[in-house]
Amino acid sequence: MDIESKKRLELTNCLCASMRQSSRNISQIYNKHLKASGEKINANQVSILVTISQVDDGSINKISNLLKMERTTLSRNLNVLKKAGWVKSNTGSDGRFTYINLTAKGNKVLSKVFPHWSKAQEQVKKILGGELDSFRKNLKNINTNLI
Amino acid sequence: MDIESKKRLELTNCLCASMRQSSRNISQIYNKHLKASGEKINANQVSILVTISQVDDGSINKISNLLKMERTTLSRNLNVLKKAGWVKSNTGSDGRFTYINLTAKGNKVLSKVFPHWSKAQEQVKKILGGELDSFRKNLKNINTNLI
DNA sequence: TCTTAATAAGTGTATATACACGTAATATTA
DNA sequence: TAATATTACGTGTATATACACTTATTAAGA
Repeated sequence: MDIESKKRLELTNCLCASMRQSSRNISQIYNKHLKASGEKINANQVSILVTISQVDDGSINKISNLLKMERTTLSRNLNVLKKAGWVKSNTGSDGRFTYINLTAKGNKVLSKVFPHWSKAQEQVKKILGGELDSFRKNLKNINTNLI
Repeated sequence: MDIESKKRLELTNCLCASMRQSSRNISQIYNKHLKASGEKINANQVSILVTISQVDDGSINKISNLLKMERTTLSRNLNVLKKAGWVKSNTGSDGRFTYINLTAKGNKVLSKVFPHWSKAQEQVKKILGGELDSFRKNLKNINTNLI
């Protein structure tokens, strides 16, 4: 009746579950450090701001491709960033496009939170130790070859 | 005015962002395979059901510790699983505790989706190739030593 | 025993995620 | 040029996540 112990053992080693767990844990670390900045900002938002800062007049599609983030997910994340005043959007000459850019305030907040982000990054690097490069390569591999 | 390119370069290599990206990508892979099972279930739910199946009368605190998932997050995830009929909860003799168990239906769905979960797992294993073990070790390291 | 801890879990609020579907604008083609 | 297809983006809906706060129950101490 119950799921066999063999299957259960396999399921226990689910890579997706481990991945999600690590993602939650690491996110919490970064967010705790970012909180110390005094700004109401999180790691996900920082990564979106950074990507936007690298592109001039990027469309939502373009930014979402760079972030490998579902377009509609990014779209809703952008609403939060716009409300915070860190991002502005303009309609292009082609009325279908929405061009996304950082505001001066968005640039400022990035500079302000950088040292706190950096502490989080160092903390995670420390835990990975000598495995850092290989771990990075594996993540890149997944993010490139999956789907 | 703009955030300096040196900082920007560092921010571009954010381990949290890479982690979240991988987590999203891998989750989508698993969820696509699980969808083929015909059951309305996702990878996160599978991992919760598996954990519950390993413990008898586990409290919410206990299950959340095993999953390293925030208690309130698990609590809300459990509502979905209860609604689906895969999980039942009982109040213990100590009125503060809620004991969580799988239903027969929950066991059945685990067995049913197992082969589809397995395909997803194989797909990710294939991408990691010889790096699988080291990657697993790194995730475990993060999930053990973080926080 | 009555008051006060401590413990377990729920709720409010906000953000993140993604699939299915809809809409508006531009491009293509008959 | 009018009909159709394509493209870019938004919306509806559902789940996931976590912090701050609250509530209910039991345990401990005066």
